Amino acid sequence: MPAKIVRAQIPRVHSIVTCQRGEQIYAEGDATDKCFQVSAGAVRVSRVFANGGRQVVSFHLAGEMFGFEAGPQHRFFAEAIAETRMAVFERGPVQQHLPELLALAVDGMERAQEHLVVIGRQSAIERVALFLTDLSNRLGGTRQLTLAMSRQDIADYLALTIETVSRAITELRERSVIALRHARIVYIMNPDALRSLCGDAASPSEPARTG
Amino acid sequence: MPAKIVRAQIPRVHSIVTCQRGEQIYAEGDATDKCFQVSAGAVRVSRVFANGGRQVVSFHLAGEMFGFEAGPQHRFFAEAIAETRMAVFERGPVQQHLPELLALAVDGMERAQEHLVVIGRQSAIERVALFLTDLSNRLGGTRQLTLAMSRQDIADYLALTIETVSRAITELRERSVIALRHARIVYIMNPDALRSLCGDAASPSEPARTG
DNA sequence: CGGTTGATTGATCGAGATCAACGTGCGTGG
DNA sequence: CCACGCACGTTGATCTCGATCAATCAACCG
Repeated sequence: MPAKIVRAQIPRVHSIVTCQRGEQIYAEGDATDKCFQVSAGAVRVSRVFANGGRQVVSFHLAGEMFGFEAGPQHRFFAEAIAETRMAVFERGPVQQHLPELLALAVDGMERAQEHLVVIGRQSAIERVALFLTDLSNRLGGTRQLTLAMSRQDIADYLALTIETVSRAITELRERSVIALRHARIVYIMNPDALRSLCGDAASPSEPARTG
Repeated sequence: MPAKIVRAQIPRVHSIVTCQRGEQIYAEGDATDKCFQVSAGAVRVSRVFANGGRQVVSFHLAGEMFGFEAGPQHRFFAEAIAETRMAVFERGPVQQHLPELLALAVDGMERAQEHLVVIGRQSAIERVALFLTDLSNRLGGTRQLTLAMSRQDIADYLALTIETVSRAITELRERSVIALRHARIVYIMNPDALRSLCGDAASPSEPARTG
């Protein structure tokens, strides 16, 4: 699971926008003329299928950038999953900052590759354990996680169903690895146990950040 | 499934090397001081697990580059899956070519994301159909494919077992979508049928290349 | 309060994994 | 040139994890 997150410092912010929970930021096919940096809230990047299924490719939390793509059109949907404030960068000026963009793209590649390995080879409980571990790392190593996303979002990210995610969380709770104050507020009681449940693919903890 | 492949033109080749089938090019943990461009043969990039399992992240065919990563150490293994000739680039001089590197990284990100969606949401036969379609596109749209990789490699790439891959291929053969001259030589009899079996996620055909 | 949305729990089903033979080339040495 | 051996691939039988179908429960809000 990815742990490092690029937080590039790119000047010349075009504007700051606020999105409501559920609001679309861009759609598949939209022009890739901007990219974004979350300042508060959380964003979901996903593909939606004809049959209503969805694969979430990434979540983006405060400080993280998204929306940068190679082609002229977006290949995914981006939506706010909570009330979200973002800085918007015009693509043109941003092109001047090649080193930052490169770091961003490489980071995106690595995160997608790690995600791929998890989806391809880990069991349901390993995916959920890894998800919580990753989220904890991204939130600065905190043991109390406030999940911005619903169970459905988590399921779509981990390529599971909502029921399977729920059962995995229940099992973690029964094993006293985590505790729930609320369905969306997770307390990691035993970080070592959680990490050992991640199977291989476990990123040791890595609080390092770029940017 | 990814279709576009960056074939960057980066001068200053350090050297040309030849690897035998099965030979390791780099290992997880090795320094990321070089990157490579295949001139003939094929390369497999994968992660190996403690339990012997493997997830193939990508295959690289003639013209394609690989081995570029952000951190100081490789996160995957790269091996030749056939006798392979490659150009080797030193990382230092390559850093001068930011636009090419950016294209490379973005392409890698997009390929990994598409792969992720396939692994996460497609059925076994859809994955295999997509794999063959993608390979055909990468080989220039030819209908006769010579597979450089074994069934095990394909299975590890698609996050399936060798048996499931074999059954999917048999089904495609029974439906007269493909024909096999040899286990490694596939003839696509009905490209439209093959594409329609790819489910969503089907890249229309896209013979476009960068570089 | 009841209504609504999101999460959990339970019962059953099924695609693909696993376990186990069986084929088929293909290279090597007699 | 053929027999043997081995690696790779296919096919079959069974099992299992997670999907699906179906209630039930918990928060939140009018």
